[in-house]
Amino acid sequence: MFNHPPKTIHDVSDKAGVSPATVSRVFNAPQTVRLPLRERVQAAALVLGYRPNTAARSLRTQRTKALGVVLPTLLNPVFAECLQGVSQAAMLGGYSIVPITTDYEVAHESRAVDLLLARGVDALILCVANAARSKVLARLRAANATYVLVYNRHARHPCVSVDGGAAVTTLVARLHALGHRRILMVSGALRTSDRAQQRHRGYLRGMQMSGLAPLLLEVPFMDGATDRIVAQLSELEGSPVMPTALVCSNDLLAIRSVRAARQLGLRVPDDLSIAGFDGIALGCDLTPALSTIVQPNAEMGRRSVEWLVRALAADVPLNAVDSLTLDLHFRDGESMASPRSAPLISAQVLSQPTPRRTRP
Amino acid sequence: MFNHPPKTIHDVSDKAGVSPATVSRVFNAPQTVRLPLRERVQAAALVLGYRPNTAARSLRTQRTKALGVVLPTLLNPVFAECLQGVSQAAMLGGYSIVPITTDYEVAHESRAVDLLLARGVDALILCVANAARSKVLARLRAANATYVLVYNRHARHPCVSVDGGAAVTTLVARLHALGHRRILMVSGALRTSDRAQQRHRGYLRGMQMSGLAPLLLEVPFMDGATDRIVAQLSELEGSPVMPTALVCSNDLLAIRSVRAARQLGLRVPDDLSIAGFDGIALGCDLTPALSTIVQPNAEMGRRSVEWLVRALAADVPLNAVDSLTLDLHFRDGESMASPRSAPLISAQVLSQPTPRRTRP
DNA sequence: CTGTTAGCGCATTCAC
DNA sequence: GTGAATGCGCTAACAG
Repeated sequence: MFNHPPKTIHDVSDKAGVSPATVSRVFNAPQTVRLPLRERVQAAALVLGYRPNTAARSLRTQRTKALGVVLPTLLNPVFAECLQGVSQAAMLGGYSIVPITTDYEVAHESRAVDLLLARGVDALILCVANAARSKVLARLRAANATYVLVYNRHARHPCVSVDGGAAVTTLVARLHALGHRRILMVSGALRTSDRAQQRHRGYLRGMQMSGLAPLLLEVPFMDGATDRIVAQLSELEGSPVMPTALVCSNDLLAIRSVRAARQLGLRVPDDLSIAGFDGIALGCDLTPALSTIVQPNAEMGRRSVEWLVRALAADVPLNAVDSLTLDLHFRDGESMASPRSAPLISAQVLSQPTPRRTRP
Repeated sequence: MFNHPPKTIHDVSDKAGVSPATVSRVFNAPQTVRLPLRERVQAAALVLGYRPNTAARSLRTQRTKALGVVLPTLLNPVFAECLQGVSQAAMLGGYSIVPITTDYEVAHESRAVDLLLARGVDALILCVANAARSKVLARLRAANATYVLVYNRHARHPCVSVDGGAAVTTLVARLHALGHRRILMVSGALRTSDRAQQRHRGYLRGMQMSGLAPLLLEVPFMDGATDRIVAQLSELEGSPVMPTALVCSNDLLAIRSVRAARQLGLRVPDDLSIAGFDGIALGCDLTPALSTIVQPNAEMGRRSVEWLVRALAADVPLNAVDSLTLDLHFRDGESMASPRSAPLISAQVLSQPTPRRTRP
């Protein structure tokens, strides 16, 4: 119980009366050592409390059995859930993980990758602000590092992602079918994230397909978004473009939008429907429960790891054409419904009656 | 831009026309190398894109510059926030982190510690189920590993924590002052977490000091807690022990309690006050905004790292008597208020009128 | 199947 | 202030 000085492979080989090489084999390729010997070695190792030294092993094999993970933040449950998936799969695959967050700052992405590469991780999993114009990806590619993108989508990079644009298009259609005609999109800064852009494009497509006029509200995400939404909505209120439904680019914004609506005395979903994107677990516990597009966050993390581990084992590079697109699904909560005075017959764009307003 | 074969210290020394030792000095003790030489070396290193090999360095120095982090889960924002603090401070201190989650399973704690120790981390930060009866702590102590506990409190271990018990006692007093007399505590399984136990003890103390009768509702946390709360409350409803206030052991439970109340047609806080514990950021965005006891989650992480880094640098062990107790504060939200028919004069225990019940 | 040998890349004595 | 030599602990060739 007091193994102050860490034991080496030599201590074990001495105690077991074998060569260091044999001890190494017992740990790395047990079946190449005959049973009696193997057991003697294992016993000796156990008694001494021997643990192979990772640094020495890494130096020798040029592999660290570690994966670097670059994510924007853990404060957004989306990425926390993803990391959980990564963590779990990594453990199963015999890898440990070294996560770094970037706080959505492109400059931090470079530093993160530098650090991780310096750390000698065997591969990287990363979510960058914009896959198309990311310079770190170019660098990784040049250094022919093994990596996979999560959430980001790009034809020339290996990705594990979802088709958020298509899902939002479908969502708009669903809202349209419910009777909504004035549907506003609430998004974080579009330039900050290519996912936000994709979702916005999906929204535009959906609105166009339904013959509706799009309207975008861009707010500072992860900050005082609620106030901005309140301000904007109260400005629109009473006007002919006051929306009956909000499509939010992510669940955190949806939650804040619900709060904003309440502050304006609007009932959700009676006066205003609100839909989210992400499917964070907490959404189910809210009142109203969030209606949202659910991403398989943990699974994306898991699949990324599995892909990397497989490639690492086979010693082949990841190929962008093998990129995965996972399924999204809509979770029907309580924050979305037909507008209070839903038209039973197809209505003209922007011709809906303004919803009654109730102030506390 | 194409550094396929990683450069070694030799490549740099050759190119700079110096010895490998000098290159090493430039990276580890720059001031011991004269300026002209130093710059030549730095230039050579830059051109070659040289990065010191971590494994080799670790093997030589017996330090990995990595910290292991053991937390129950990242799905609870409390720990995600904490890890964010750890991550940030670690980076500033030149350390990387290797997190492992245990899903609140004691058996996983051992495995996590084993893995981390095998990985050769320089120190550990961990939150265990129960510090008093944890066997991994005994093991760490025996192996004289460097470690610090977060959230857990124990006189014989170095801890960075808060006095949750005292805070809950104060909270109960506050509720009492608001006029509440029937205050129920909602907790996850007490045996699962020593923090839950401390908070419960704080609740009991508070109730006793106010001369009130305690009542505990233990539900399966991280699971279908809402249903259990609904069932229990609906059973109590109309009875003379139906609470006017809920003290929840954590914010996630508080959120679910709000949902449960709503499902029963109870208004929060009018019919039922609900208080949380943790102060997760999301609490502010909810409606009603959560009234809760705020823990400095990120700061706890940060301080843990700073302590470890300092000790590691000085090569002295952490001392339990230097344990930190950080301040907690109450955040007044919208989920807590005086009971609908608050007694203006001090009332007898359990003599409150049953709150009217409104079903939708 | 098992032992012997060599070196992964670096930091650190010790000479100079 | 700088260079030459040594070994951290391990695994991978190669012998036997």
